[in-house]
Amino acid sequence: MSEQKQQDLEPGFIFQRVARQRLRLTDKRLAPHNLTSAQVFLLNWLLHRDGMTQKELAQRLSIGTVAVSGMVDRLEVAGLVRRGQDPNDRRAKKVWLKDSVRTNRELLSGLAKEINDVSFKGMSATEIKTLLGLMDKVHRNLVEALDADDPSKWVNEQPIRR
Amino acid sequence: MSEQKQQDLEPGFIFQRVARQRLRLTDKRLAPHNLTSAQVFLLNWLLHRDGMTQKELAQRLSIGTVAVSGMVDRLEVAGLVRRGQDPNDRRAKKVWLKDSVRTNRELLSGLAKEINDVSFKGMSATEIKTLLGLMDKVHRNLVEALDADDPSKWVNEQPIRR
DNA sequence: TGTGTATTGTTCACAAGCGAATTACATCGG
DNA sequence: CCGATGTAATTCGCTTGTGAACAATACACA
Repeated sequence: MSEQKQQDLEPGFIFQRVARQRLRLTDKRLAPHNLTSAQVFLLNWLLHRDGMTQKELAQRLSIGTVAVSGMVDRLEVAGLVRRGQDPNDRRAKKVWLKDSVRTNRELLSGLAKEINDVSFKGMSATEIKTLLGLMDKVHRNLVEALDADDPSKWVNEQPIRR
Repeated sequence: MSEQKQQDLEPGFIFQRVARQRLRLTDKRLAPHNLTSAQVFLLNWLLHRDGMTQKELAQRLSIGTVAVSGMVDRLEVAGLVRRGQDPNDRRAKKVWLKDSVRTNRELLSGLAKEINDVSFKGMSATEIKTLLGLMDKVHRNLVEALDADDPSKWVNEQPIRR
């Protein structure tokens, strides 16, 4: 029933579309576990290296510390994680996994693999490698553009909305 | 200062990263205009075809009708858009651009182009075409997987969180 | 015609992002 | 040691997205 032309008005919009679709599929798989995609991303990083500070987590997840703060709040309430003081820096807080998560390690990392398998279905290993390489290039381009923020260059028109 | 290894724990996470980075850059460019990325996506579609129903907009934007509802609310308050009845279907509402948007057509469509130029910097036309083609394949894979939702297949473990 | 089903838009409650402002602490220079 | 400056986390208020539940309308068919 979903045979629609969807002629691309804006080619770059495909990046948003794919990211959103992946989130939808992941969240659907996670619904029975009462978890969200973002939470699993965070937990997977902790499974890789436990006891990171929230700042470190934010860097790994490419989000701000504000978002991490709220997520750790909810994960703590859910009993999946606990906060601990950083002995070297009393401002910082380290985040530690609780056992309930570690015993389900395979479930969590397996889900990431499953979503990737679905995403890359019908693509050769070479194609996947090419895709990931090009995506990384795009990512580096965008990071560079954001770092070199030169407002005087791109505000060359009058604001459209007062 | 941003020389970090960021070794990829999960290759597919690059999709989220790129999408978010694009949003950040777009929002930064839009801040002086008091607009957001999502609003410009919607307005660009209306510039392409004015007077779509909210359902049609939702399909074009690959989001739910709920999200469109809220966005049109805010755009209406901002005076950028107006709602009108669909003469053929009294349930549906059509969304029409106001003149303030049409007179800034180039600004809006130009921004999309600028973000793409930044994203694809240093890449050949062939590479860009390859990337977009592979992204489209991934997108179709994910849409197919979501359409064919078979919960009995993927709930093969006990819920991790009660 | 009437009844059951499907669709459009809305509201609600929620998660997840963001920027700006704040608090508490660290660090660096004199 | 002190004061200025920088940084980690939090709170606030906002936008955007989701699913569930609902009202109004459309439609299909006995």
